[in-house]
Amino acid sequence: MTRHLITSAIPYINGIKHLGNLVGSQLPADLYARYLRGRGHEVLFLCATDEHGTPAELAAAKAGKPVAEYCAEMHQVQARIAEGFGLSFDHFGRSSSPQNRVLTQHFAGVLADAGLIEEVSQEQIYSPTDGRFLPDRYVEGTCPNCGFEDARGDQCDNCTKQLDPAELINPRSTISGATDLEMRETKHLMLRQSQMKDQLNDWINAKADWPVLTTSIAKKWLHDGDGLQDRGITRDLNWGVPVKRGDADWPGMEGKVFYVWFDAPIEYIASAQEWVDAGKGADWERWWRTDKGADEVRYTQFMGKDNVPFHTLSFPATIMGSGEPWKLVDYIKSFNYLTYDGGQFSTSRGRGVFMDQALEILPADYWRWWLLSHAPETSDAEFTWENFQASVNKDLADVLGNFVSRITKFCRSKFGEAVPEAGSYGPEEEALIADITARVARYQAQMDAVEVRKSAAELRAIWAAGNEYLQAQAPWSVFKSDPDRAAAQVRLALNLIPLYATLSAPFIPDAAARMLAAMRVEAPVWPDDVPAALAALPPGHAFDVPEVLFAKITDEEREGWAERFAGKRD
RNA sequence: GGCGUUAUAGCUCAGUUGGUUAGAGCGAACGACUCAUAAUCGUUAGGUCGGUGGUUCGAGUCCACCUAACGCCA
Repeated sequence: MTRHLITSAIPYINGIKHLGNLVGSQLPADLYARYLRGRGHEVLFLCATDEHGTPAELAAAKAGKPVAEYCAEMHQVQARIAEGFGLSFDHFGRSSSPQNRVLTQHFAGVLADAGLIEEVSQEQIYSPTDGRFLPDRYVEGTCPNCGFEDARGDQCDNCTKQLDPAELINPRSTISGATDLEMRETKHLMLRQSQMKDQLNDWINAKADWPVLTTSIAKKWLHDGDGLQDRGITRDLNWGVPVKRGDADWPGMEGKVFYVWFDAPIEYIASAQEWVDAGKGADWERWWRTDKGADEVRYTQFMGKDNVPFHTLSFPATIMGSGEPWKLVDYIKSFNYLTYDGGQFSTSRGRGVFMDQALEILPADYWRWWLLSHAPETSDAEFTWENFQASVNKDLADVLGNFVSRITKFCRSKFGEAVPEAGSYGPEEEALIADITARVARYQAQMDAVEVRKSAAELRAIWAAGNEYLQAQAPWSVFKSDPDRAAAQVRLALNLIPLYATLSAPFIPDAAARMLAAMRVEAPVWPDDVPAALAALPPGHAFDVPEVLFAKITDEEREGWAERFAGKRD
């Protein structure tokens, strides 16, 4: 038994995430966590909300609330939706937690002691009216490239050109509208990632088993141009972790906070502390300190491809550079993007399905199954309503749901609602048991390798094997001439249901629970021994015929949803 | 402009270190069955692997160039 630490990239606080965000990190992380728990491993599965930075301040301002209050509310919203999707976090923390504040300041201190933080002076826009320096997005003005009057400090929305705030013509503060802006010299901290380039390079090169998406992005950042660049880790904001050197003040850094990318991944560690402080765990160091037992932990991270540079380079630079015995990630599973009907999901245009809306129209299992069985592992994947309807109806309703339905109802009509006792197994039954045994081994191999789509395909094949068996043996025909033989066939088929439920639980936990409840199985065990698992329901074991597990999606529903979520035209 | 990823049957995707007749699911056609959510099971028909040119006894699988989509950077 290995101990497994699993983290999902932490979703940003400003608003509800769409299905693409979900399938890119939280959902596959949950799949893996549930699988490992199911197999009896000790798992710590952590996530959190990423709360600092300019977008949070802007979103709070738009909502007319103090940013701390806004974040607290949105954290609750995201936590509730995550629960709705069955995301089984051991703790869902907050990057604005006091634990993360202390830890972030600690890392900055030890990195500075190690000579890995550099103070640099730069000119930045200052607003005397607002009494503060203005980060990119707090400055708007006329685009020097196209003349668009409402260009943002970091990018022009009209011509999409990336901008420096100092380039804007007639710049103004988005806080107060003040135009008396001036350039002032200010100091910022840079993390000297370039000093660690060789160390990071060796580390990445040793990860031959990582997804090519992960390593190719890392190598690009390592080797492109002049190689890995130093990065600023401070910003002129109020909302964030105040810049300190450990618990000491940092001269010249008054009023500044750490840039969000620096404190966000540290929250992975802080979340474990929060987990303990919330009374849910006893010892976080055995998960994170290699001198306290974490050297026996296998740590797997899940994230979308946009987060790969931070997790392959910046955060490892923080960990390695500290010189302290923190646990480094062992495996990084990264995902491409999910597109919606040929385009991008768009929050502003209401295009695509967002997590709260998804749960309004269908149970979580439908989404979990489709998203995971179509996870964008090797390239971007596309969501279409036609594909969604076809996949869900076929896989969940016809193959799995109908299997449970047909065998429980047949048994009820011929033998009553209890596992029949008569008859014994023959070569056909042995063949099925052998087939299932082989398939379960393949399923486990794919899950162990975090091959999400392939795992789903193998699971589906296991479901189909039950239908193949029934079709070939036809107990409804056999029953007419040899009821005892039919009884044995039904007994085996009924025993497939708890096996299916246990294997399927990582993908479709709610349906799996209903299957187990119907079969009156209290404590499911992972089928490490398939023949034994297929004898778990003894003759005479009473069960209930369950309600329809998965209702089919109708054409009318599909069309209505397609229209509802198409988004507004520009 | 640079870099990266992708480009395989109508659709969604597999194809380990190059090696006999390129695989799966869906969809389609045909057949079987009738226990079941008009569900299931089987059979068959569909690709020469984006294009061109190389390396090799042999390439979807390596190299070069080109094209297209997406992304990152500039």
